[in-house]
Amino acid sequence: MEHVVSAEEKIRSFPERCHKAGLKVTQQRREIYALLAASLAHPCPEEIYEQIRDALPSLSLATVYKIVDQFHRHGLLRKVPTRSQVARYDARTDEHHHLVCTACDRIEDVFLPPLPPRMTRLPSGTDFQAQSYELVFHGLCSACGATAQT
Amino acid sequence: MEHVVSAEEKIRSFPERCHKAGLKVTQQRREIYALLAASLAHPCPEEIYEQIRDALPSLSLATVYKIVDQFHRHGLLRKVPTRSQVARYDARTDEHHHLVCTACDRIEDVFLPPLPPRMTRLPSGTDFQAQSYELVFHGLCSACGATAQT
DNA sequence: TTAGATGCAAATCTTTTGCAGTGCG
DNA sequence: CGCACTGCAAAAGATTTGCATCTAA
Repeated sequence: MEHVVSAEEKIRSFPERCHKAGLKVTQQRREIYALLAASLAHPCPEEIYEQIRDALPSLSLATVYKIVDQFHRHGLLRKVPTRSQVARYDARTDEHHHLVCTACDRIEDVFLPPLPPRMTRLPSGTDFQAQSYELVFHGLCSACGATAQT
Repeated sequence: MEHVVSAEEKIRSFPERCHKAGLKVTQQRREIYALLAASLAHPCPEEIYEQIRDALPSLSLATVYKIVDQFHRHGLLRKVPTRSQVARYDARTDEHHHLVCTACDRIEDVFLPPLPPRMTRLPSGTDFQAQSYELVFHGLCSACGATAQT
């Protein structure tokens, strides 16, 4: 797990991390990574596509899918587990957790003290090699919670 | 959160819980619920459909989608957060967590001691009303772990 | 009796694939 | 220069919708 790193630092070290992963550094990849590193919104491929079209009109949605999938497989992005059909990506790869709004599908990061090992050590007899874990909270974000009041 | 309840008991009390939720008890619903209550596999709608066709050949896949969605909205089923596009359902609604295999998408239940409140109380300043939480572990199930060895 | 449930087919949404042309290293 | 990458269009996969018909309560 990486240490906390600023968005700027992640963008700066991006080419180097691509090289290590055996990936070429293209403008599409730079734009997509920079967008995700600067975002708190955990965008889906469609949203990434929409937001980069201005800067890169030739971009295709299929390319966005291919790139985020590669980034995810090489550990540059996390894919957030959700109950919805659409994929959501996060450039933060340090240990943190997610709040998922059941009303609007907004996703927020949440940072909690490290879980004690007794919480994340699987019971003996569990035949599963865990590589990572995260807490997923479901509930209402501030906007949807406020709406529900009325 | 419900107490631990056997599959048989859940199936027995199913009609009563449907009534409370304002849902009619149909054969389709009984079959789908019974399958899920007896399963450890967290099946997707397509799998539910395939496994019930024998007993109920007239069943349609669209009906499976409608029923599991209703069950989920009325709290009879949990929908497991995953990174994949397909929906996965679980009739266990008591507090437990999930192991998701990154190789074959198998999902297993895991029961851990209750998380200490300091782990699940969101940091002050977090403007989000959490209604539930669960731990999601990603890694390799026993079958895929064994394959990876070779 | 009747509101709600089902089944079917078509529509929609999300993601993947194949391939010809392009560009990074 | 070569192999990986991109864009496009078409295909595939997952889910939803509209509507006529049926059925539990």
